[in-house]
Amino acid sequence: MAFDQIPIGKFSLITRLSQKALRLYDERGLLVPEVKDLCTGYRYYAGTQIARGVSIKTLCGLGFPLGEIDRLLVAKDTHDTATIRELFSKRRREIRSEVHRLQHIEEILENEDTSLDLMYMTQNEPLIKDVPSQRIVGKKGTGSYSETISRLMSDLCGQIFSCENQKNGLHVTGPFMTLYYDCEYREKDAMMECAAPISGRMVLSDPVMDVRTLPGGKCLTLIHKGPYANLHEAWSRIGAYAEQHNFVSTGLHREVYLNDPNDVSDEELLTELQILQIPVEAAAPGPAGI
Amino acid sequence: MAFDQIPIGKFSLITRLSQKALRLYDERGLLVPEVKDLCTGYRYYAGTQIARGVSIKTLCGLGFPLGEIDRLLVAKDTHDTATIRELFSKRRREIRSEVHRLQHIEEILENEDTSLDLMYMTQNEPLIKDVPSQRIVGKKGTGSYSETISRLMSDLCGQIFSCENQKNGLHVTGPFMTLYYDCEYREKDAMMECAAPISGRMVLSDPVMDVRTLPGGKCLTLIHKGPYANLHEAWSRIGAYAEQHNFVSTGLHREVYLNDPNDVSDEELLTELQILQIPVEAAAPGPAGI
DNA sequence: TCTGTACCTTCCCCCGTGGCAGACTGCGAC
DNA sequence: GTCGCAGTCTGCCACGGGGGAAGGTACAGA
Repeated sequence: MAFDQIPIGKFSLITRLSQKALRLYDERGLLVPEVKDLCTGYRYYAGTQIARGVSIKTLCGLGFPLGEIDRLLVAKDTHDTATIRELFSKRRREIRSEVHRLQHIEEILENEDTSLDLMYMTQNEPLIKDVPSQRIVGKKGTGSYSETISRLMSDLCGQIFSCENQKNGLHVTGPFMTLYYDCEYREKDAMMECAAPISGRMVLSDPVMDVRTLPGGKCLTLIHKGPYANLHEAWSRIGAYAEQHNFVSTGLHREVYLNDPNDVSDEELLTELQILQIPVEAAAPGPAGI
Repeated sequence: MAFDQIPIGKFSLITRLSQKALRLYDERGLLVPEVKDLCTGYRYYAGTQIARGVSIKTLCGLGFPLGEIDRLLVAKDTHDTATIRELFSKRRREIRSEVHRLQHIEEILENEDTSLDLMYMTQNEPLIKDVPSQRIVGKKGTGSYSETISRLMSDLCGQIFSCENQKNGLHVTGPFMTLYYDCEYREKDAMMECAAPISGRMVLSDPVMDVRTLPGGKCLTLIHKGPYANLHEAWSRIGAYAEQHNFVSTGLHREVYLNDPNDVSDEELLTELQILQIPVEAAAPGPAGI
């Protein structure tokens, strides 16, 4: 009795909701003042609206978005406990995943802020992304890794940068890469292909080389920073990640050399590792990365 | 060599930064493409910018805001490890406090989603806020709590709603409240005052009653939902909180009755508890509440 | 030359808060 | 009655870190 027609300032103090928020809730229909003076525009709340205001404040504090608060209050009024339970457990799941995410970050920071590695050694999280198909020129070969790659790359460059091809306006449109065709590691006799994405017409004098369109697709990727000699560490990291996340691989692996050993020091080399996923929709849910 | 002039789409795929983000970073000066075609507006990045892009992506993933990422990259280039350390530990502190906040929320949700109390029993966090000064009419009395309050409230209402005062346009402008003057709990002979904020001129026929302006100030507040009989639980909660947070109390306590026992059931009663803080600036830092 | 596509800018949206400006209203006090 | 202040109104911009759409231009492969 008696105590009604509460103006916004008093109502704000009682419910601890800011005036700004109250005006927003009015606009959104979440908490509409009982009376709105048409002449002055003043909002007047009823004493019975305090409880709703306090509930909104509480649920806000728990991190529910406005839309869900509305649903929760409706569910409360209709005693629809199923919806309430559902939204609560949804919120709990969100919070748990957020906590995990933050704790993961903290772990990284914890390890790194003593050695400051992070700033100098790019520590990248494996991530699933789409790789586009691209037109490439490639040359296959067999042998031990480093020797074969050196040989193939050299042949490839010779062909691409030949006078004839340069005259024809051939362009390299992306970083060089190596494609691996073996599922497991082989000390020797591994089969690989060095390739470069190109645009323009290419003249080939090497019968082992060919120009074709490399199909794209979803793949698990990781960027490694540092000498090529350390790439095996990155491969084992991405492999472990793939296993943990039930990533279904096609067995096709690629190394994409993002910068050039002639330009930067070994420590600054960037290499992207890619493991192609079997192109089936129902395979693995994509992890969000950090 | 050769692989430069990377358009935004390719650069986006390499660095895993969205095109949207890259355009934003260009605008903010965080990562400006080496070449921007003045005619077409096309952005072309250099191969050497990939490392910076990847660093930005990594730091973004760690939750640094763009401004700090800029500072971090500058610090990295100038080998200013002090700044890097500082920003890293700052970020760690932020993460820890955020994790605590979320875990606190999770605790609440965990307790409540089994009983669903939360939706029906307003569970409010103690909070420091400013209470404005207000003009009140009050009547003091001594005795045991509930009896004295009933008596004083009845007298107060009688006086306020007397014919004469109603004719004069006296209005109650806020909820009724009880002010406590004892520092500790007293079974009997406690001294208290029931009061109501009013506007307008008031005629008093009761010599013990008086109209005055009640000073405001910072105070620790908690909203209790439920029967008045359970108020002691809320008082002990707010008391424990005050102790934990080194809250310096003046010894003045108030109960503000936000709704009316005649309007709602006992279970729906809302009462705000207030403990006034000693008006010294350097007392306690205000807790943020949830 | 034609046809996708990649790329450009501009605008509005999210969510809740804060600030500012300019105009009006309510109320206590004289 | 009337002065002055505090309260309230509307409206606009800004924050962060983008997402999405619209409508238009440029580039690549055939």
